Amino acid sequence: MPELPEVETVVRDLRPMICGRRITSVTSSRKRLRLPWRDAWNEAIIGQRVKAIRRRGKWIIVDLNSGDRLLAHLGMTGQLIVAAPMAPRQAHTHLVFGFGSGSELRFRDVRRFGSVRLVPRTQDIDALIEEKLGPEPWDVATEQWHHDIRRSRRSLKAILLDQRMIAGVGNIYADESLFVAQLPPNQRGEKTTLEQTERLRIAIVRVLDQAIAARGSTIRDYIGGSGLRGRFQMQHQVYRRAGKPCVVCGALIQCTRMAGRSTHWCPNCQPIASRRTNK
DNA sequence: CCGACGTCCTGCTAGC
DNA sequence: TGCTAGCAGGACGTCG
Repeated sequence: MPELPEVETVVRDLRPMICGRRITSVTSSRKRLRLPWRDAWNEAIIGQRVKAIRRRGKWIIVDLNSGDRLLAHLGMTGQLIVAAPMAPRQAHTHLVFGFGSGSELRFRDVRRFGSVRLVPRTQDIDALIEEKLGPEPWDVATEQWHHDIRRSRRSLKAILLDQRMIAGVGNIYADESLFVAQLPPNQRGEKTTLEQTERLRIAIVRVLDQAIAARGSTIRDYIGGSGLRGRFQMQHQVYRRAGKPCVVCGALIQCTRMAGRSTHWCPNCQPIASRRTNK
């Protein structure tokens, strides 16, 4: 669910609210998460202060003073919010980190696709996430990226969803970026020109920057770390706009299934390249 | 090796 | 109006 802009918003929201705070308690619900929270982790983090919080791809890393870190992924419906301990806990709240000072950090996840785990200072966190992730969108080097894309016979849509190709892009921003780049989602990587690759890279960065400025997209569950909704969904040009007129040309936006996901595009603005221009 | 597809889970809603 | 099949923003394992 939450893609890069949503995760970035959560991290920015949480930063001033949890950095420097000491964790005084941990409460985990009995309901089994996909990756169960181990009680042994409680003693490791109680008494520790939050040193920093950062994002890599769609992962959230909370650095503790001890050198241990909490590693979280929000999956499809995960939420990390700071609340007053008095405030009623919503259903599906699986983990609560108390700060003993009138606030607590809550992890809530209806579908339980997300996870929170402790990565001890003795363990290499890069081995856990870096190996699964390509560059941050702002760090993509066009030439290298183009080389990687050309090696793939998959669709551009599938390529953008592959976290090893580029970190942080999910279904919404893949569709929006391909529209801005004026590239058809079903175009094969191997058919992509250097000029198209560069257009795509620029489109992704532009879309993500705008989405972050709008605090991400709230379609259903997503809220930021302060509980606020995103508003980038107001600016979506294709996502969830099937049957509606394209904002550029007026043609009707199409929706089909591609790479296992609903995929939205404008048949006129994102035409299949002719055989001649494909070469 | 690569790419397509099923699966984990709950809740909402489109369509009958 | 009421019910239910299908779908939902992700990641990973398995299969061909």
